[in-house]
Amino acid sequence: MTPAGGDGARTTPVRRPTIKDIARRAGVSESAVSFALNGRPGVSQGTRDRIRRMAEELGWEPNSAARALSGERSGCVGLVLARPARTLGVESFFLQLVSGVQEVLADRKVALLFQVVEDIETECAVYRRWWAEKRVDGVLVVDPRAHDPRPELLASLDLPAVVIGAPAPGEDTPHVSSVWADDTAAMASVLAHLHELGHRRIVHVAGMPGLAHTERRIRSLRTEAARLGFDGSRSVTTDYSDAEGAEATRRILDEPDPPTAIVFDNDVMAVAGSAVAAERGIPVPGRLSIVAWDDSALCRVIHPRLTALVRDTSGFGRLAAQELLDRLDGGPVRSIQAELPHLEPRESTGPPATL
Amino acid sequence: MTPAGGDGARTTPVRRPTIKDIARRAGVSESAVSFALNGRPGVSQGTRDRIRRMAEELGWEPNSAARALSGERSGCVGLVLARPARTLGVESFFLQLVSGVQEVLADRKVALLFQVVEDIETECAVYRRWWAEKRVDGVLVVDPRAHDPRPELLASLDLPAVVIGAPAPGEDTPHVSSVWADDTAAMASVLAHLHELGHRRIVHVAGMPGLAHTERRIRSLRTEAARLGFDGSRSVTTDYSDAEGAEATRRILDEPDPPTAIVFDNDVMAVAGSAVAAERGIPVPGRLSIVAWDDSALCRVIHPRLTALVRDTSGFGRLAAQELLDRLDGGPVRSIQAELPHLEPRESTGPPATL
DNA sequence: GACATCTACTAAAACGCATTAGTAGCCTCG
DNA sequence: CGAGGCTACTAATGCGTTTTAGTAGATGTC
Repeated sequence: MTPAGGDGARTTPVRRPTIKDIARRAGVSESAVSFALNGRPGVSQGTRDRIRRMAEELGWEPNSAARALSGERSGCVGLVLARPARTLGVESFFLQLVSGVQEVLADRKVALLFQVVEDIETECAVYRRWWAEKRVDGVLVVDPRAHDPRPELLASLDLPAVVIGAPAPGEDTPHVSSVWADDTAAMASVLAHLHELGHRRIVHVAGMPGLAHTERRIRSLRTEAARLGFDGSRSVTTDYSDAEGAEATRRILDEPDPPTAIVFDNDVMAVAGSAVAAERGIPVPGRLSIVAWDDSALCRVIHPRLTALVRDTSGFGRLAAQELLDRLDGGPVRSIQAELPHLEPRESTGPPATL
Repeated sequence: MTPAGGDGARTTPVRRPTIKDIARRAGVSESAVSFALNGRPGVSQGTRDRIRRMAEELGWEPNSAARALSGERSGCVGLVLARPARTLGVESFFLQLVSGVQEVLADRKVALLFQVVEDIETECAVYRRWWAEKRVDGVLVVDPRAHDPRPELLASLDLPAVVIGAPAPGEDTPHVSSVWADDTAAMASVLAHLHELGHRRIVHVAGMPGLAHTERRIRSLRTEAARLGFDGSRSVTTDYSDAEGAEATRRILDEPDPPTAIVFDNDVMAVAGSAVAAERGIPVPGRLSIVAWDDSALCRVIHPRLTALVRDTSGFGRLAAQELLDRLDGGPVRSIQAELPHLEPRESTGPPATL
């Protein structure tokens, strides 16, 4: 089964079969093989089958370098994650996303080039290098920002891209597709849930300022809160880390007239926040209700279990990957809306204490 | 600064500068350029400098496909993560590891091909495909198992590999390097800590059976517990998920003579376990001490904060990446020991309740 | 001053594939 | 029966790089 029988390390290195080998064995020219294997016209069904069989038999796979050099495609797409090391790996979001992405890519034998860097400038440098080296055919962009240099850069490099989590593209970014979820509606459903329980004073512990969805959620909170008649609702921004989540929670609870509910922009901060409540002896949800934006094992594992906004993250990844492949096949730039996240009420939300 | 001025999407697509362009501009042959740019002899210092300057000026980067086709190297290494979707993204381990890996790779302009798959068979298939497509120069292997087919496969494919978290290579795997931490000593330090506090009955909630480090930890527990005079210590295996961690904890606490301390093999299960304790009203550490193997934000964020075995995961990644690069440069197969993890006592461990 | 030895280069081939431009052989049609 | 048009192929070229072989010209040697 293995190409090298037995001990392959010391014996002659295994040679990969090439199109030439197939051609020789099938008694045809190399071009015929190429045609046959790529479904191009120019070979009869009979020889096509024969060639296919030979290729199968030899375990042939196209040499990615040769194909990339000859054709236009490298068969790779890229994903770079710009996060300071400190805030890395605390969220389950990325691996889920990536796993969805891969499901789609693997089917088409497209590989994923992955890189984590410290900041967005380095991220841009990576794009430039990938472009110059002709390493990738397109990229997936995460953590879109309010004023984001990346779409423009990628457009100028002519590198197809799909922004994940971006709003519908404005007239400034007509070159990149996007896949996004309706944060406004999601925020509305969160607030409706809290309003229904009787809450009127809430605070939103948001993620990084500058990120597009942070700003959208903050805006949504404001308008929606106004509509429902909440008073004094507001957002504070953090870096998504447990540390800042806890710190924000402490400050909020120290205020003279603390809120009866807090909405956290990710699971990690929500957990950190509920730990702060526990350490102060504030009962959840008796005196404080907590909502996590984004579910994860975390939210279901701590006590009390956290009410969370659940979204199908790997589905999100699948959608984005599919759209990128479509773009690579010459499809139009699109803006795709993912399924609306739904609120899953658990034990951390309840009616506020009556004063 | 950007290769295409202004709106690059509709104008002529940007052409990447090639060696030929540099050659023309510098008035030399293409080979001279290649020599100059790769530090090979055969060009005078003067022209070498001139060529380098031109390349810089044009923003030239070697076309990865051409280089891969011509030379032997693709400039990529691979990492595949075989995890059932269910247990994905709950640990912070991987992103940390990958971030360390990249630090080293990026310096050498080596890209990382990343893939997540469902099981180890698919993982092997990925290796075969990567090999056949000549996509990667080497791979990093994670989650080594007791009877692992991968080292042999990779050796037979002549694909340099570094196993991360493996024991010192036995005589059966003389072809792959490995980077590992001393689990035995780590387990000893955990048990010493608990013993000192007065614990005599402990249970170890381990990870997946079949994983090399799971088996090693289980063995270490047994021998070390025997040495220290623990009675009835044992290990149970899980799939690393929060669900199984919680379930195992429940079963353990339901026993007639429950342990006074539990050691969990990852952070997620430890958190799940402490939630179970909380839901049953069992005080931690008053009635039950908890230790997490592997630290993360999680452990510091919940209440009480969990005593954890801290290791420098990204350092681990750096070590592994460096070793892989050394292998690619023709270095010998080595077995590298990483820094010993250290126990960080926090609030979740204390003296057991006196009966 | 003929010959070997450097140095600094150039020409050409190779890597594995896709693709374009042929080219036989056969069929059709007027 | 010869022009035109198919079908099923082959030959040749190019992609951008590395590498091997080769070649002028300068320098040294006896």
